[in-house]
Amino acid sequence: MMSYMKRDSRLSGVLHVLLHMAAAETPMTSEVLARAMDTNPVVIRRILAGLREQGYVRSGKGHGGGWVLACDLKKVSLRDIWSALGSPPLLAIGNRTETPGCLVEQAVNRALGKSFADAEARLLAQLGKVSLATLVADLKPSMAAHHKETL
Amino acid sequence: MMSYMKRDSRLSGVLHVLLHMAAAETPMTSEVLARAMDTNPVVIRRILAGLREQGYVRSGKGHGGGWVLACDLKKVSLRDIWSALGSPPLLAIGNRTETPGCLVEQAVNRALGKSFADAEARLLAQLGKVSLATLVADLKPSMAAHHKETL
DNA sequence: CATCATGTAACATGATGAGTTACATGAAGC
DNA sequence: GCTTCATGTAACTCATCATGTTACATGATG
Repeated sequence: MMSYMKRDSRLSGVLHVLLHMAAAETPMTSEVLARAMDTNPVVIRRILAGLREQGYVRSGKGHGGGWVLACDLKKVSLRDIWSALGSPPLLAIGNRTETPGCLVEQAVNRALGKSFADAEARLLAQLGKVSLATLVADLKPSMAAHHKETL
Repeated sequence: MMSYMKRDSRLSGVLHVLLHMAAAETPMTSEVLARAMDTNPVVIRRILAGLREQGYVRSGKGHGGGWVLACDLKKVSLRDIWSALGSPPLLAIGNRTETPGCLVEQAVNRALGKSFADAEARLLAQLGKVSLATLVADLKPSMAAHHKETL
């Protein structure tokens, strides 16, 4: 029948960018990052601007400028990044109205609300358990394997 | 900073409509239902058309026509309804690409994917446990209380 | 001082959900 | 049979919103 609201992939995208930065030794320009993410440099800057405000990354202008990580990967969780993105909604579905006058709707909200809150809390807990360092560690083996393949 | 993707409230809306139908003894027209949901009759028909195909409701034309429930409330779960709506995505966030060539992105996907799948499964399980009958039962007390208040 | 890179505002674009109109189909009542 | 009522559905408009793009300012490096 219908529709299918598109999923927000900013978290995924930002992580991608951050891992690339973690792997690089010199600052990466928005242009390079944009190519990796198949998007526009301005988009990259927009997203990273938020992270910079919270100290996760730093940016430099001019020659040799670009973006570098500015945090301890072991201490930053995926939840922190999600939070830095402005805590965008995790669930795609929700209640029609938050404070309905209709008793029927109130009953619906009670029933759904509980499940929603539960799922959200659980997902957050999971994200809180994974650090950027974990991701990097998870990445290395596959990089090595790939190297081997392409020898 | 930004954005906030709107949440899909179709499930919530449909349940609202279904409960109204459960409370009514005669068929309800799309017009009446639309007023209750503060929307347009055509929108109601569009949504309910999907449910009809799967036997959850029936519709009748002409005088005395309208919409009636056609299922055993005890046997239909919120998950069933979600399913009948075409199983719209439950999560608002997702991976940027499903089958990335980039190794970095693959690592990100692995990490996020697990958490996402987990949260989704859990939410579905919860929805599977709640039947429409449960909702109706949950509704009655508050209806009674409201009656009392307004005597 | 030329070049490079970010910072940011402003605008363009495209996708999508919801609302609306219009008309066809068919059932009930008279 | 004819009128009325209700759904069925296509087609269109409309508003919203994320993303892409352009343009220019700021500032660092060589």
